[in-house]
Amino acid sequence: MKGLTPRQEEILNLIKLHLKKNGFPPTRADIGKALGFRSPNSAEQHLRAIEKKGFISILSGASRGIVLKEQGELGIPIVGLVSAGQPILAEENIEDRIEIPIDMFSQNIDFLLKVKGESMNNVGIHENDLLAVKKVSECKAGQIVVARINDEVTVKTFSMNDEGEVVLKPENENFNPIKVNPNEEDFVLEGLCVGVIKRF
Amino acid sequence: MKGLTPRQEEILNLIKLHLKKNGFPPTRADIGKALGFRSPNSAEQHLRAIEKKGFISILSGASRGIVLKEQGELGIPIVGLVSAGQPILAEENIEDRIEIPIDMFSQNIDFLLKVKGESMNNVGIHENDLLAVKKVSECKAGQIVVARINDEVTVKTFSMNDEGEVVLKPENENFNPIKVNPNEEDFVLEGLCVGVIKRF
DNA sequence: TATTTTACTGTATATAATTACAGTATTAAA
DNA sequence: TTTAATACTGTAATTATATACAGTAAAATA
Repeated sequence: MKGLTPRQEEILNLIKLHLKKNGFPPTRADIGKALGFRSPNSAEQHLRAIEKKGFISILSGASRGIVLKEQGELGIPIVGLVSAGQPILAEENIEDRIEIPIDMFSQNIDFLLKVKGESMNNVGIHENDLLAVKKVSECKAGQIVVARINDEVTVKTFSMNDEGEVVLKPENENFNPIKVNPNEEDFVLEGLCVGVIKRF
Repeated sequence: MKGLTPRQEEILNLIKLHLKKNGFPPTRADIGKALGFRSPNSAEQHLRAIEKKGFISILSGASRGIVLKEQGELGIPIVGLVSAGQPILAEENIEDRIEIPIDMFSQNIDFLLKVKGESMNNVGIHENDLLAVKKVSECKAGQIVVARINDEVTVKTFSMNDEGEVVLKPENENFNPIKVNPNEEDFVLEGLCVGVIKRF
């Protein structure tokens, strides 16, 4: 992504300003008028150049179809089924993104995991709930965690036993606790559950 | 500034969503397509009505010239204990406010109610959870509702029996259903539960 | 009951807006 | 030094879009 020329930057700023002032992007003619062009094509060519450099995208056919390509403000990813062998936040696992206010949960969250299965029903976590997860490297007994055992992602209550094994307890009498020896099996702590969102 | 009809609200939400997803407002045709209209004029007329009620302004001649009118960005109120004799959204009941993205739940919510008691444990609603509530005047059997009986606020699953009584079923075997004859007792439907937020 | 509001269909048209094509001139890069 | 990129003018065609006009029908309101 190369840098913009001063003129191109001027035009990009104009687009941002127009967006802020009016709530929608300018037309070629709007840009031309603001900068004194006598031809809408001047603006068109600039837009093409700016798009080529990756700062905007132009939706062909749509009026005012100029989209700013600002990174960052994407929102919190909603992670669906996690493909085997993939990191949890791999693009292919992300179903959607949603903006979450920073003060919504006690801690800043990194992603929302769509719950599969019934193993945590007793604490009010059901299939398709969205689990608000913060990435952590450590956790305490009794906390609900997202973990990966031998490449399978699961949500359980964390603890450790006297033999130094990780014990993952389901909160549902129909399921049995899982014991993992981190030295023998693949165990990754993906994150700590700091909240749940249910949508009816 | 009068209130919008449900349909008009739907259209206003669509505009906000389009704005958020695409970065610019929809055309009449876009709205029509999303809602199944066969005529762009259907959208036009709705927009006029919504403008008349003060929620948007339409810039004539400009494509996609729909501007959202600033509405008090206070956030969604979190309602704690409801004082007897007070409307649920009375200022004294409001513990806090939080910003909720419009697309977070399936419907626009009016307030968040802090849950008291264990009566809905089986559907994953526990003490101190935040219930996302939309004000409604009607509801269907099986829906979880917020109701007020003789000035007491409660959350239960709604239905009606053959005698025309309202039946409010708790989702916990330790509690008994409540039957209310709306003609004899004071029954107010405060809202429909469209989601839950848990904070650990 | 009469009237207004809501919620649409359907057609047509003027205009808003994109975008292709054909140029000119200057500056930066290969 | 040839080429590509920058920065424009000018015209024209096509498509996108707003919007007027003419209706229908049901529900809410006066």
